[in-house]
Amino acid sequence: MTSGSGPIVSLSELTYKRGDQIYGKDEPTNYVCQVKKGAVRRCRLLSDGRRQINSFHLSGDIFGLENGGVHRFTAEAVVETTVSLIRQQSLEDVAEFDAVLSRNLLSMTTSNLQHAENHMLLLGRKSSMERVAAFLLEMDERLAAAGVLSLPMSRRDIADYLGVGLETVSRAVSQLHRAGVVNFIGNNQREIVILDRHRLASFDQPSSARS
Amino acid sequence: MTSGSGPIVSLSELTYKRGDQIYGKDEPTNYVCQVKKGAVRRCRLLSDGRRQINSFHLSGDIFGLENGGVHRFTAEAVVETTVSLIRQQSLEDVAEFDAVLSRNLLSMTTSNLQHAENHMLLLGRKSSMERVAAFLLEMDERLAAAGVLSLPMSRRDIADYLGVGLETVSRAVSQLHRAGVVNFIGNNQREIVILDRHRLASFDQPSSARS
DNA sequence: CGACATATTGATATCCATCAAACCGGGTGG
DNA sequence: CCACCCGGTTTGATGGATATCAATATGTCG
Repeated sequence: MTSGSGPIVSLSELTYKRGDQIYGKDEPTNYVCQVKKGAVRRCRLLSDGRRQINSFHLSGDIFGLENGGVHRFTAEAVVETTVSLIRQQSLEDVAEFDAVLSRNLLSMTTSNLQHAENHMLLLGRKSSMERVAAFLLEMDERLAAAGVLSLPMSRRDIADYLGVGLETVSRAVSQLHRAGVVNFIGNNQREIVILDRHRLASFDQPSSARS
Repeated sequence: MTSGSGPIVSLSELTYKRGDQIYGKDEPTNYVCQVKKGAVRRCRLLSDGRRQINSFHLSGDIFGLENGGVHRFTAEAVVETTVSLIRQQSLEDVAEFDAVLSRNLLSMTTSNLQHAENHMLLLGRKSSMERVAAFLLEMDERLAAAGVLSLPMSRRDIADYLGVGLETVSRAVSQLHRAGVVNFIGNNQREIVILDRHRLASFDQPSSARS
């Protein structure tokens, strides 16, 4: 996060264990967070246990910027995670006079909106296989390191992000594995190698010829 | 839309017939639009005909503000609709020096984001009945005039907004009608009276006691 | 009045959720 | 070191919510 006069210093760093809540729904939005290490999920829970994960935030991502004074989602650490905090008030103070920061805040919110709107198409209209393929491609883009996709989140997290059951995610990944599109490192189901990115993309596509 | 120095004048007004495209996906974002009369849908189409409507925009709403130079969705008139246009460039020029306008742009984008994130929960996790009940309540809030809910959009539009089939929408509304929760004005299925708002809300709720 | 779009209602098919069981790796403690 | 457990994952079997197909109303417009 930068302003017209250089980067803004962060207030402090905190580390959370996997599963820990970073902030809760309806808590006041005093801080904006940046992920230093690990991964964060922003989610909402229905009283009967249904859960929707709106977004994952990985190393470098900023999250927790919301207007209206209270968080509309819960944020939790997916794995051991450290985040740095920035006072929201101080951001707003600076933005008042700093057009560069102001534009940065807007473009950050806009890109969150873009992501959300893409996800709405996925949730509203895509088949379970298309959802899983799209997910793997998204994560590949965001955290591909040396060709290995090292997913921090569980099948259940993925399922709640994609709006399907966790068994459905498992079956889709297995099917991609059997089709020779992805592979696992050792027997760790969270370490995935994408063997054929192009063919994977074809699974997130209306069923014309699917090789 | 207001800035620090009063309202911003619009460039011009245009009227579209029902079904007309206002702008297309991937067109350059030269203009931001405000609905004067009628209703607009912003949607995306998959090659096999599946469609997702991300948002409806009613009288007074502003839409079409997107970063990145191109529209990521198609905007179409749901019914006969007139919109007024504002040059996006002129907005950005003013925002550079006008903190009030700048904050307005941000809060507009934020409220779009809020809507999108609420909709993600609906699309990812809610039953068809919950979706329809939520839809009626949303529209009731946004265009309730004298207790009558006068929907401008077809069942198909509603279905593509809620991520279900149009017959499913029809069945849910019928069920609410039979349950005495809503009623129709004459025989027009788009003129709806909500007889019991509280009971309707209970249909958008995990199945505890549903009266 | 007939032609067409839109909506409802019914019958059937299908995808996916759910229930259930087996599997697997990792940690713990005897 | 091995037995055991435990959370996460896979795989299989079944049911159910909703998509899809089809037929019938109902409304609209020329």
